[in-house]
Amino acid sequence: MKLRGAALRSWLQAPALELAPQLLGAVLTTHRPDGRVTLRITEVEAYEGALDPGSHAYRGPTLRNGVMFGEPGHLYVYRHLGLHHCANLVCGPVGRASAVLLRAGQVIGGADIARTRRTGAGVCRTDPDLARGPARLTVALALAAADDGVDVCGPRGSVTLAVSLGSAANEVSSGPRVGVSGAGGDADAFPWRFWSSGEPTVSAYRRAP
DNA sequence: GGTACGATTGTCT
DNA sequence: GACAATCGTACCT
Repeated sequence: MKLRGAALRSWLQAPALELAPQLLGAVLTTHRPDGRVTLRITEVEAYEGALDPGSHAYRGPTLRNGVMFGEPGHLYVYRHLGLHHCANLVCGPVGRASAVLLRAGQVIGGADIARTRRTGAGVCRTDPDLARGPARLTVALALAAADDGVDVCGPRGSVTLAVSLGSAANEVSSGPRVGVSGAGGDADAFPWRFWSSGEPTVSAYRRAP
């Protein structure tokens, strides 16, 4: 059973923690002037809004995180350290600010285009590395600040998501989230990172400083 | 109006 | 394994 459009948005009303493992294997496509890139999601993290000390939404709505408090099915894209971008899929009911961070994926379409987008950046240009890590994923898909709030459930949007229920991932592993510090510094208390077991595209674990 | 800091990555030792 | 890059946001005065 494949979910897209309105059916997908309805499905995304569930909390992030529940949806995160089911999003493994989902297919995300971006349409850009330089071409179309498609990837299969292999690693995610759940963030539970106001209930979650590690979430950007923990302290309530602000100018930056406003999208997370809105309708599910939109992307929350933010800039990190002035250098990189990270992308989240907003889920849960409106106002809950529940979201799933897209940490890694396997490029299954337009790999040559994704590779081109990485020219000049780093030494890792083998295919599994194209979208290994949240910032690399946004580079491969050409997601940037302008995509903050974009709707992935639209019929003809520039970014589209398709979830195949049941055929997601063969085996799902879970563990503490990467780099989450602050009040939620105890990462082990929130083992809300999920990845497809055995995937070479999953990012390396780094504990928060 | 000023300052501290971050859901990361690439490079250097 | 350690650290610099780099800028918008959040929080304080």
